[in-house]
Amino acid sequence: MDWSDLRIFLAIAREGTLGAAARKIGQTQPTMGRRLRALETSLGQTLFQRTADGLVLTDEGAAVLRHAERIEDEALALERHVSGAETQLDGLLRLSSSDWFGTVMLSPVIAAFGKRHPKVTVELLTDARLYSLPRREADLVFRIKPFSEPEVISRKLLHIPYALYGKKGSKPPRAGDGSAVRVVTMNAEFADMPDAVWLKRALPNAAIASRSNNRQVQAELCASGDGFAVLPRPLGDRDRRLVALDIGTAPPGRDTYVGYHRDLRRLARLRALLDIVIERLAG
Amino acid sequence: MDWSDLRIFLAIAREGTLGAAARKIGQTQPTMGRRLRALETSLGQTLFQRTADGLVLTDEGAAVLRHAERIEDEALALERHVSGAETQLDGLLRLSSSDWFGTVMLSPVIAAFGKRHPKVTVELLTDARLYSLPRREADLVFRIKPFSEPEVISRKLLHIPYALYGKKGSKPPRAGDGSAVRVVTMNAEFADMPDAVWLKRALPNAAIASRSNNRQVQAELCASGDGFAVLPRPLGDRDRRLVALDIGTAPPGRDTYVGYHRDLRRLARLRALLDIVIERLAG
DNA sequence: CGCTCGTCATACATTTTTGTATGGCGGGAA
DNA sequence: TTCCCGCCATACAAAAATGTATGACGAGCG
Repeated sequence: MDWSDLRIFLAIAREGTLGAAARKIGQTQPTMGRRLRALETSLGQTLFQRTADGLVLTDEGAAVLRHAERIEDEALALERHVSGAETQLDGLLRLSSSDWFGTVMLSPVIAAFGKRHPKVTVELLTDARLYSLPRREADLVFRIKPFSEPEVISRKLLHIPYALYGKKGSKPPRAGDGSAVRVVTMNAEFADMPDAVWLKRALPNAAIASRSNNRQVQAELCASGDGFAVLPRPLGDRDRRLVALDIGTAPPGRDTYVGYHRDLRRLARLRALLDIVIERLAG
Repeated sequence: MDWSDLRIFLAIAREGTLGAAARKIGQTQPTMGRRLRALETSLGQTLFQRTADGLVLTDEGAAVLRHAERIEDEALALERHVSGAETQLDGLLRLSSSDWFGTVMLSPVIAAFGKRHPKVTVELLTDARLYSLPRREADLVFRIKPFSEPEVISRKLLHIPYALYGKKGSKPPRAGDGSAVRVVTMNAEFADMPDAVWLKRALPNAAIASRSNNRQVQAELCASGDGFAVLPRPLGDRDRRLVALDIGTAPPGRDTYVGYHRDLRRLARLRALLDIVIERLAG
């Protein structure tokens, strides 16, 4: 049984003639007759008696009509649900970003998004691993490494400036030396990051007081007097215990990219979040 | 939205790949992909994410799945109901026949049919008018006049013998005379019926005691001594108050035909009744 | 009775859908 | 690293579905 034939059956049952049903559906009278015949053959029953007054339902036809009407109700409910998804968003979005970016940059954005779309749950994952968009481990990924995968749609979101920070009240160290200076820097795995490289160059004699892969830890240690640290300005500037220091040369900034899998480009909630992200961070 | 696309969507959701769904349905992988795309375009939503592991439902896809499953349930219920119609018959059948034929010949058949198919209601109409099969005034018509309409499927059911009857104990009248004889015969409109013509020829001088279009009335009058009557043997022979008389010549019998509209040839309950009719009457 | 109109059925032309064949990609095993 | 297999996407050929045009039939009206 071809489910689509049921729709034509419904039109014929309601309109009473093949021609009227055809006009209603936007097809033609012979097609109505052929598909009704196909349905009758498939079900092994005569659904209408052909009379001079048009087609009159047999008892079997009347029973099929009741089922077909319920199918139609369900199909209409499906369509309403789908079209409703454009206005009343719900579901889950998984985001992935670095720790400080998630905390400092994304949290306010997520809060604003939640006020606008309370039924959408946002899950933000900030551990260091790269979440796989093709495997659907994340829906939206924020990172400094540009996306090169062909199935990922991405864009540069914003440029993050970095600065050297010290505990409030501290004096800038002498650029090019670093003797008797302690610093807090990236862990060994990320020792080649541009800001870590810049720090080693600017204060070659500095002692490494501590290392961390977590920018917020670095900021905390710096604020506690453990040593100077290069931090993203949005992170450093929000902490009253820290002060940005000018040693005559500034560390390089970093760009941040956002990407999502192209199969999700029509996912309404994803697009809605992205709009807010761009509005708040890229603007 | 093409309802039949939902069926393909269901197969893909359950099987997880286009190829497996195609094998399940008996179509091909490209067709699966195309029709899924058509459905997604129609609904304006992405229903699956294409991953290396096959197709994974999006949240929208999961919602559509729930609706599609309910549609499938209803479609299966429809099919069960229709196929059940082959074993558990119900509904209404309208029969049309002459009065005596309905009473004497059809009543026992209808009773037997009712024992076998208690959910079918049989309506037997025995007035004199010809019920129209094309207008669905009757589903099954029994009559002596053969059917000539092209849309009617008919067959000769049986040959009914007639006989001259008198009140029990009466003597046969002299053939060819009829003086001082009273007869009960057909009404004027049916005066040209073969048995009425025969009676007038066999007893040309007989006085017409009464006329009726109803064979049972004729039998009753005859049994009451009103006069001799030509009656179908099945009717006359069952009445103990009547006796068949032999006057050296016998009245002509009549054939009875049964017909139904060809659109109803697949109506299970009609075929079931017809089977019993043929078994009981034509055998 | 003849004519008109509306109905469904049917034959042929056109369009759409489906199948076949092929290629690209990713993952797993040797 | 290479090879094999399974997966989906795409182009072209074949099959199926649909539209156009026409005819037969029945009902209603003048």
